[in-house]
Amino acid sequence: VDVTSKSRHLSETELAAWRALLRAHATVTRVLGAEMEAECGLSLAAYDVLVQLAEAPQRRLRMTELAEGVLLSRSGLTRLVDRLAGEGLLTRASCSSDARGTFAVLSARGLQKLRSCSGMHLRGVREHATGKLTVAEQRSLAAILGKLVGPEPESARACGVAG
Amino acid sequence: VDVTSKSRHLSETELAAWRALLRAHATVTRVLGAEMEAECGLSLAAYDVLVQLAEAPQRRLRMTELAEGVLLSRSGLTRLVDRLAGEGLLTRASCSSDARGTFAVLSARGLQKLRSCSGMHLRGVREHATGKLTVAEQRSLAAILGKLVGPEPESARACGVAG
DNA sequence: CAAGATTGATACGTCAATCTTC
DNA sequence: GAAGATTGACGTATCAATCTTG
Repeated sequence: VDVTSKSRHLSETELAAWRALLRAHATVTRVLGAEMEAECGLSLAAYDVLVQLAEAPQRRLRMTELAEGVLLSRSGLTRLVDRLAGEGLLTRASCSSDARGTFAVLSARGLQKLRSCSGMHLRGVREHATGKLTVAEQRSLAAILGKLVGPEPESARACGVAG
Repeated sequence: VDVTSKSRHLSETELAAWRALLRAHATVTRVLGAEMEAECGLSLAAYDVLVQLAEAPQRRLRMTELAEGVLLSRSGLTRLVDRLAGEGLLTRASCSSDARGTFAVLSARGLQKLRSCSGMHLRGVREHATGKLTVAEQRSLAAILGKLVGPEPESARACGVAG
């Protein structure tokens, strides 16, 4: 039987941590996602797109940057942006200094939507996640999970836009 | 401006914890899933099904129990089990004491497959997740995330089976 | 009628291939 | 030829509806 710690199996501790990550994510994400969908008509990913755009200078972001921000593949984001544009929550705009580039731009309607949903989102995140933790635990959690993903990439250039 | 801490926005700490959860899960799950798929021909969910069956008494589990264990909806599991049965990695069996019930039963081939993949999985989890953390951090992580999901449900009855 | 399981319709995300611009 | 973005084909997860048994 196993006498070494680097053996053929995950240790109890490793297993617990790994499973906890999968389970916590699935659980929280599912209830919160369902609530947002029901009460806002917005998926978590869609809400995230709106938030990131609202936080960005000019309320616009290049597709690739946005994709990284919302943890989606490029094609995945293309499709999500299609849907959101269809609902009038954002617009596409081309980049004057690099004709290959495309911006997603938050629309007035998108900003309204975001405002009308942020309360719900705030409440949901607190109710299902951060509210169950002390501030110290929140810090630990962020720090530990941060070690799994490497450093955050710095946001970059903005590309000349008229305004 | 915000003078209260329970205000209209998530605090920096809350936001960091929440985003870290989303980002860490997406990142780790994606690389590990891709590796497993490429080197084993098994998705993370499929691997999980095999593991849970292998750990279960009689190497069999009711569909509903299994669904909970692998964090899938019932219909999602039905479909995954269809695929795995198609590859001969498991079998379905009916429950003698409750004709509504169905078991998923790990096959010999499934057990072999599991054995040939567990090394890869072990390495992957360590390389992308637990190996980046100290044992103390692993414990903290499991404890903190555990607070988000409530207590684990106890596994239940086994239903009389011939053998 | 409730629980266990499955199926149909559908939505979403990904890879690989493609198109355009650098 | 590489980067930015999109499209086609495909796999897979989900909800609601259904079927069967308790």
